[in-house]
Amino acid sequence: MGIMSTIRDVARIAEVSTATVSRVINSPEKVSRETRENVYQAMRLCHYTYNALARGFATRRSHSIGLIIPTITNPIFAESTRGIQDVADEYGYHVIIGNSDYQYKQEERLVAVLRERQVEGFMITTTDLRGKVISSLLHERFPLVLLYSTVRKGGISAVGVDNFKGGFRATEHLVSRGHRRIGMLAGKFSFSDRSYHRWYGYRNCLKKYGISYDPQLVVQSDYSLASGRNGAVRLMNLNNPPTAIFCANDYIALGAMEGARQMGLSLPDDLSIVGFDGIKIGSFITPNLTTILQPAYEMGKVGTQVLLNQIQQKIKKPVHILLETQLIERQSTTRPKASH
Amino acid sequence: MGIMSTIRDVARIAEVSTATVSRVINSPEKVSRETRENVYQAMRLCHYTYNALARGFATRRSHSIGLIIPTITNPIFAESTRGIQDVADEYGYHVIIGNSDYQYKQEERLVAVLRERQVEGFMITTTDLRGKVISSLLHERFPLVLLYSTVRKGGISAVGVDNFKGGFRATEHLVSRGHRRIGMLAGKFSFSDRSYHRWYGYRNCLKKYGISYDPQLVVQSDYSLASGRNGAVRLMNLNNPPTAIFCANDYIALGAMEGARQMGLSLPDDLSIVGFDGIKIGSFITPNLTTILQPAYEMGKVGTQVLLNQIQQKIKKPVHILLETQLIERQSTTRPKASH
DNA sequence: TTGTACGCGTTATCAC
DNA sequence: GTGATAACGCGTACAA
Repeated sequence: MGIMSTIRDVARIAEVSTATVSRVINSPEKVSRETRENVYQAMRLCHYTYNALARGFATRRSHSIGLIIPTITNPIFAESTRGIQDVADEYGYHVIIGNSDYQYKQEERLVAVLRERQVEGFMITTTDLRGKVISSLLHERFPLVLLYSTVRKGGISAVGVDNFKGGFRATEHLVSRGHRRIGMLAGKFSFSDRSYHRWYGYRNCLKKYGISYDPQLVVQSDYSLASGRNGAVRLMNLNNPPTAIFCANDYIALGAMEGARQMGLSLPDDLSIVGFDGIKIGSFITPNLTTILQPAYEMGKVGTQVLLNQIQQKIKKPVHILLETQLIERQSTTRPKASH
Repeated sequence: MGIMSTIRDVARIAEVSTATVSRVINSPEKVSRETRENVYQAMRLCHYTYNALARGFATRRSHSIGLIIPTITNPIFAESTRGIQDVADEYGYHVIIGNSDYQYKQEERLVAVLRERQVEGFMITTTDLRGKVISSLLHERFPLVLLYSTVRKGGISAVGVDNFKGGFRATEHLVSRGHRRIGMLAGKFSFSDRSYHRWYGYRNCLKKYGISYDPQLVVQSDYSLASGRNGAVRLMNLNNPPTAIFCANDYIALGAMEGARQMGLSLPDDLSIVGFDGIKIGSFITPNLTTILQPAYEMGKVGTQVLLNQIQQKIKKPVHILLETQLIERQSTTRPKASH
C-alpha cells in the first residue's frame, strides 16, 4: 500500500498550486495546455490516485445510494439490483446493499447505518409501507424511492408493479382454464404490502367469477423454495384439494411443483401452477412455469433514475410509476382433469 | 433534508468541547456519567447523526471493501456475496459491488474506480488470474483475496475450491455409471482459470479411464441458461452424440436439460447431466440435478474474514484455502440406455 | 476528566 | 490562467 500521494504532492512537484491540480482533475479545459501536461506528468511521477472520499467530504456528497432489499439471494432482487447498479455506475454513484430478510427491525437498523454513511438517497423494498422507517424518511424529505410496491399516490416516490392486478390476472388465467378450486400460496402478509395485494387480487378475482373464498386453500409462507414445497403438500393433502395453485412468487411456485411431484402427482395434469416474478429459470424447467412477469431489471433502472433526479433536485414532486406486468402462459397450467 | 448538525453543534449545546463529544461517541467509558448524559441530551436536541464518512476521512479508513464478480444475477455469486455482506456487516464494513460480466476490461475499470473510492481491500472473482489487475495489486501489497479460484501457493491469498478435482469427480461419476461417450459444456477458457481447471479435470479423468478425448464433444460457452440449451442441442445433433454431459456450471446444466427435452429426449434415460455449483434450485427441478456443490456462502464468509485480517495486518502472509466440494448424486444421472 | 489545536485531501472563493 | 487559503466533520495528540 505505502503512502498515498495527494494533490499537494503533485502541486509541489509540478510547481503549481493545489487549486490548479484540482482544476486539471475537474475541469482540464480551464487550464493551459502547458501546465496541464506538466501536472499530468507530476501525477505519474508520484503515482497519484484521486481520493473520491475526500472529494465527498469536501462537497458533502457521498455519491452513494442505499439499497434495502429482503435478500440478494432471491434472483428477482438480484435482477433489479443489477439494474440499479448499472444506472448508478453510469452516473458515478455506487450502491450499498442491505439485506433485511423481510424483518422490519433489520430494515430499521440498515437505514440508520447507511444514513451514517451519508448515502444520498434510498431505494427500499420495504417490509412495512406504513412503518416509521418510511414515514420519517418522508418527513425529512430524504430522497427515497420504493421498489416493487403498488403505490399510486402520496408523498413517496415509487416504482413498482400493480400487484393487485397481477394477482387478479394470475387467478383469472386459472379460472379461464376451467378451475374452480384454486389455492394460493401467499407470502406472509407481515412481510409486505405486496404479499397482501397479490392475495387481494386473487380473492377479488374469485369473487368476480362467483367462486366462494375458502380460507383453507390459502397458506401464508416464506418466499422460499422449501416453503413452496411444504405449502403444496399441505394443500394437496386436504380432503378436497385444489386443482390449481397461484403462488405469490416463482420460488414458491418451483417449490410447489417439486412438492407435488414428490407426492406422485403429474404436472400440469393433476395440478396447475402459476407463479409471480418471471425469473429466468422458469422457462428452463419442465413444465415451463406460467407466471406473472415483473420487469425487475427495468424497475431497478427506472427507480434509480427517479432517485437520482430527486437527489439532484431535478424533480421535487413524488412520482409514481407502475410498470406493466405480463401474464406469460407456459406449460404449468392446463385444464383441470375432471372439471365438474 | 435540511442542515446536518455536527459534533460542534452538540458541543455548543452541551457546553463541552468537541473532543468530549467525540469521546462520548467512541469511548463513552472515558467520560463521566454526568457529561455523557448531557451530551446525549444535546444530540437528541439537535437531531445529531454521526458522519461515518468524515470519520473515514479523518482516520483514512473507509471501512469499505470492493467486491468484483462476473454478475450478481448468477445465484452462485449472489450466494457468496451474501456471505461477504454478512461478515462485512458484522465488522462494520460495507461492500461495494462491481459486475465485470466476465470482461477483463471491466474488471480493470472497476478496480480503478473502487480504489479511488478508497476501498481497503478487494475480493475478486477474476477473469484473468495472470492479468495485470491482479499482479499490480499484489505488487503494491494491496489487501486482496481471490474467490472461487484454485490457488494453492504464491503471493495472493485465495479462498476457493479445487476446480480440477471437481471436474474430475463429476466426470468420474459419469464413468462409474457406465458412460464412455461424455461431452462437456465448458465455460469459455477466456473467462477464467476456473473454466479451464474444470475442463482439465474432465480431460484427465477420461485419460485415467482410457477414454479417448474427442474435441467434438467439448463446447465452450457462456455461463448462461441459454448457452446451455444451445450447447446441448449442438452436442446431441452430432452423428455420434454423447450419452452424458458434464456442464461447467448449474446454469449451463439446467439450460442443457431443457435443450435436451426440447429435442424430445427423455431425462435422464437418454442423457445424463452433471452440473457444477449446487445452486438451490437444482434440487427443486425434475429430474433433480446431480452436481458438484461449492460452499458459496461459506466461501464468501471465509474470504471476508481472511481479507479483514489482512487489512488489519493481523496476518502478513498470504493464505490459501480450498474448501471441499461435494458430489451430490441426484436424479439427473443414470446408466446409459445401451451401454456397449 | 476535559479542552485546545491541528491534520486528513479535496473543493471553492476570492484575489491577482 | 493561476495562486493563496478557508472551509468540510471528525479524530487525536498534547496540555491542563
